[in-house]
Amino acid sequence: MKTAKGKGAARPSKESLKPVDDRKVGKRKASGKPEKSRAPKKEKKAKKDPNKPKRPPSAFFVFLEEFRKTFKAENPLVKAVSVVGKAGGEKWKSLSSAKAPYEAKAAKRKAEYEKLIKAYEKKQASSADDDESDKSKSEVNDEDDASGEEDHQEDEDDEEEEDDEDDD
DNA sequence: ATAATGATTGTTTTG
DNA sequence: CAAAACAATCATTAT
Repeated sequence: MKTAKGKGAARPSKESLKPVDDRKVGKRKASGKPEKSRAPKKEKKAKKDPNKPKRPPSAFFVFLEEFRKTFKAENPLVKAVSVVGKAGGEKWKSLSSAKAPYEAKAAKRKAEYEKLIKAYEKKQASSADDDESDKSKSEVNDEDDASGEEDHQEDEDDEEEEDDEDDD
């Protein structure tokens, strides 16, 4: 039944009700050689750089780190990561405003990441090229013009924001 | 034995 | 702007 106005595969029914709810997007490669057989496609030239800072953990991850510890503390027999993940996700949803400290920490992590990224890119700028087959070109050591990067380690332990307790 | 997977949500990243 | 990928974890599984 392909009517003349049929467009072959056009089925506009409810695009709003299921945007992209595929949790099966898990794509995480361990450090080393990811391309084995499940190579999605190296569309990006993200070459493996040992100096490349990984993405900063979101508040959820920060919370998860602690949650996993607690979860395993009460469930030492749990082995599946999916269990802790699901449990953490559920609990996370439970947290409506208690994630303030996590967000704060995540924000800090991100700040550091930006700094790391800056430094990383700087090194990349050294050899602004796609491929570096030979790195025997003496590592460029230019730490002369620091953009004001000195020790900035403060103990911000008294940064509590517990004013939002009952949001809704 | 090495590497990917599975599951969570949030942020970073790229298109 | 939006969609995709990836961030940690860790036992289990696949090649």
